[in-house]
Amino acid sequence: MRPPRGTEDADVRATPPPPIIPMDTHDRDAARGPDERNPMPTTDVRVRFAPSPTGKLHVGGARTAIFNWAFARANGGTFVLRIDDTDPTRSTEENTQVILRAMRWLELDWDEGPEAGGDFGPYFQTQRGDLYREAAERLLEAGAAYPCFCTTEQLEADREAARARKDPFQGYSRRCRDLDPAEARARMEAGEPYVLRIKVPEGRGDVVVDDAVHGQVRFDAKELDDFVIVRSDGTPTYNFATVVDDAAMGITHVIRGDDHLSNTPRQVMVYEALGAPTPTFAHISMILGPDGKKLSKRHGATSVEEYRDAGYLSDAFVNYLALLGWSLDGDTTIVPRDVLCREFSLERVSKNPATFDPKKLDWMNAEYLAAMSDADFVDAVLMPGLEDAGLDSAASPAHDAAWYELLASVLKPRTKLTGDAAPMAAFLYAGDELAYDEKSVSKNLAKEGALASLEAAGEALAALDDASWHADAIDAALEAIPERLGTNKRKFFGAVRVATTGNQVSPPLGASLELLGRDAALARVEAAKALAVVPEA
RNA sequence: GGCCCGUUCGUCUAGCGGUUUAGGACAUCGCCCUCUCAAGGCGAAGAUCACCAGUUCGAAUCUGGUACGGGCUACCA
Repeated sequence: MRPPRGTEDADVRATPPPPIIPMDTHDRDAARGPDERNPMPTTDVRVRFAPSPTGKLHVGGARTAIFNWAFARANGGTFVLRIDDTDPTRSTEENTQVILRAMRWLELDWDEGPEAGGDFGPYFQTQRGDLYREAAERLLEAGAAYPCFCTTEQLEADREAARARKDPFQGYSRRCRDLDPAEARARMEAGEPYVLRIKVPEGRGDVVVDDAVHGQVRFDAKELDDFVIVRSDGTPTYNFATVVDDAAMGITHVIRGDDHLSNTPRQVMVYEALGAPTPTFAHISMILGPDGKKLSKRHGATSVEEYRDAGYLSDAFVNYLALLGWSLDGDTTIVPRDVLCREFSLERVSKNPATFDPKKLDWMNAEYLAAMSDADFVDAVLMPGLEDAGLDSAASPAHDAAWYELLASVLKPRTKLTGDAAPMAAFLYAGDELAYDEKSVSKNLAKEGALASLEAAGEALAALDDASWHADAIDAALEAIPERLGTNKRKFFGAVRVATTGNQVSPPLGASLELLGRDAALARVEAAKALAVVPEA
């Protein structure tokens, strides 16, 4: 039997002590009507993505963000973006901006957070110091936390000793746990340095984490040591700050990386000490590189913006990442955002780590490109590419809309990355300065019979007037020539292709010539005759 | 060391005790289409379901162990 998932099982939690942090800041327990997915009355879903601005937004983080976002959307919930910038040495404002930009590119709109505001702010941990201090103070007063005066050296020695006697428990020795409160208070006031540690309740028994993807995961509370919640400089540690924030923000589902699963029982201790209900957890596996190791810089592009710049579509990227560890049904691979937002569920998240496969991303991108309308392709892919190449300008386009759409229809099936499109159209913008590819010339023009091919092609094309200058007519006019010349299509069309496009690889000839225009096409055929010289043997 | 997690085609996955000769997708290979390059169509190959025990009439699916990989065990997040 599969353990129940995604439910708020009360029986796996200890009865919470009276609240220490007032939880009346929001209406968490407002009764909602039962929904189809879960017949039990549930609170409104609130999830959060909480990146640390210590670097760019990476592929793994993006996937975590996508899962949170999709889960919120699928459940009519709220998606909160919080910046966990507690590490002042590694967090930067610039990284925050980069992350926000990446989130916007991914179109993962957040309901609360930086720039969006919300009732549970501020959404930067550095601005929530008072909350942590207040929570720590309450825990201290309630006896759920205690000051520890042990020095680093002492702790080091304790650990060493535990190792030496092969003690399976190598956590904190709890030396300061039972200090006389008055004495402790006196030492604190005397200015002796101390940290605050959580007091894991005696006889707590198993901590059962009800994980929506792993099922129930059991931890023996005896394995948990009284970990530090406030450092000697007064700043909160991660396991404390996140819980204070998640509790205060009313987060109902914590969807995050697998690496936090082992930390979860510690965090549960904090929830319980705080008197806050524990959320449902969902620990998703990490993303691996092709070598089976955790995806990192040495595997190439890892930041979201690198993918944007490499020519991937946001929609395709999100679709691909969504499928890394989640599936709609096992058969469907193209899952557009709206379907993802409707169908995403934690039940279908897989437990095992996934290897990032750039090839499949490429395929996915091509699929999304192919699905675009010609007009959209022009606006989103082709024209930006032409502008970047300095060939054209959206403000004063060189051609009419129909021309661009014809070009788009021809280029679309040939582009995998957005940047592929414009270079394929460059020959249309070369005018008299067409650059011929050397190898193409030697293989197709500097050949026996090439000159005759060009002459025949030139004549046939000249016979078409402007009104009938269309791909179909052009193809029809050239179709029979090779046979008449006693040559084959490959050689004939190869010569014409290189003459007009400069390369032996090009979009289909008829369309290429239509796009080039009658005058330019004829001029190029004429000019290329000079290249149709058979080299001396 | 201790605790926790994971293990189905090369890759992402479907699978929730009999419907499975383990399905789909990417990649690979072949054929077709074809004036190049793509796209497209059709098809092939590819997984003794990590291993070993057990439960069961029956296990990829349940249980236990082993191996391998990963995480946590910090005054990092």
